[in-house]
Amino acid sequence: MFTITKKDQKTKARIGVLQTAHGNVHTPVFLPIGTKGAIKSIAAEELRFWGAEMILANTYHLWQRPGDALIAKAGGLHKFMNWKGGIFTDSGGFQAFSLAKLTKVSDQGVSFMSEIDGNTHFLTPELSVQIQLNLGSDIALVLDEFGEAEADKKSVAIMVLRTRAWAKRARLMHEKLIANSINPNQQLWGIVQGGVFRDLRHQSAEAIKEIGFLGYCIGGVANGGESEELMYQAVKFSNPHLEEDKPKHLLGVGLPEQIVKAVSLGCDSFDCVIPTREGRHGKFFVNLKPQDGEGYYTLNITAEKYKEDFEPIDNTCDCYGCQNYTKSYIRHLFMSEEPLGIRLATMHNLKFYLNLTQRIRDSIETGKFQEFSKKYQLVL
RNA sequence: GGGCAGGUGGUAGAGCGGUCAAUUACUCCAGACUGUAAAUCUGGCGCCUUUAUGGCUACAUAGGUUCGAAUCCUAUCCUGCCCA
Repeated sequence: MFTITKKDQKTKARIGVLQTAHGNVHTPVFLPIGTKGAIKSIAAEELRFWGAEMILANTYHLWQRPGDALIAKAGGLHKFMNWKGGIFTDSGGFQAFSLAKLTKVSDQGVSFMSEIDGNTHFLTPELSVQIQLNLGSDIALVLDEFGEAEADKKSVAIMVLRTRAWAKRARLMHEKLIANSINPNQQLWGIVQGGVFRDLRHQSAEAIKEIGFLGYCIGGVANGGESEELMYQAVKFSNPHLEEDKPKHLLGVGLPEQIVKAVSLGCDSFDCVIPTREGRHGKFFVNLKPQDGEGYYTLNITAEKYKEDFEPIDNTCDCYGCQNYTKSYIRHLFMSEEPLGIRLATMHNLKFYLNLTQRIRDSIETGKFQEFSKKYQLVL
């Protein structure tokens, strides 16, 4: 199900193939986010065309609307949205945190007070599994819980215990229902929590490993506020306690240089809203020219200095926007709120991320990853 | 020619004696965004400076009243409507 095809000699980086019922996924890989069953502003076929192999969708949102029963009726999320690649579904655990004002967590599960209709909905580890089976995703996650980056140790410890208990319950439910589901090849992955605390990460990783999953996520590292170093620490505290040959996904990460660094620490897959959300907000990621070093910079297309800049965002980029339009024109699209601007930015940034993971894979293949990772940086 | 209503910062449009460098919206400028309640949010937007319960210049123009005027008075210019 996951085959490591090459390990880097100097770091924990590796390249591998994750086999799913919807094609092979080459790792390290970046998963564009399609929370509600759509990558905002672009079609599934377009994304596939640009080379994405797996996307992430959200259990909570799809459960709320249009409902997992309807998606099951449609033949599963792949068919529903016409996405031919892999689908990774978040369990709804992130919403327990990000919608904290609207949620109440107990050992039994999470109750959500919907801001749309005011109703209260109760999500349990078992229900999350059922929903994800109805969605027919290729990789499903156990419901987990985490809190603020600054959360005190005591409360993090409680969340670690709860996440473990929920993982166990999710695992049992998944075993029970998988055979008769839309996607009998769906994998259920566990999640390591534990905040920034070495012993709690250790404890959580051991507990999740003991329950046994085909892959693991490192969670609770990208909720804003924490320092980058603490994020890497969380990975370093977790990964050594998990089987080396199983895939590891770093949830919610991140910036390009963070992904490069996390790969060197043994992470295989990533998902993040940054390329799509920031694209919608007018920020473009641009690779440095080879003569300027290894790395990238960002530009805000609405900046006045691009008003009369008739060059592409990046004339070495093979994305649709860079092939066809100038900064001046794209700035105009943003200034006049033409949806095309958002589409071009989303495509460009996703292509940037896909190209980045391609470069990471290539450099591991050719034994040059460490050199690459040491140089790779954001240039301001 | 006569009557009436108006002229406020990039725009629209509040304010109608002090708390006004002037509500608000838009435009514009800058920034943020990490398992997407996010095509969103925040800040700035007269000039200067030692960035401050600081200085200066400003609400059509010119005078005047007043301790004090975007706000009141007079004249002038301009705009719209109505009557000749």
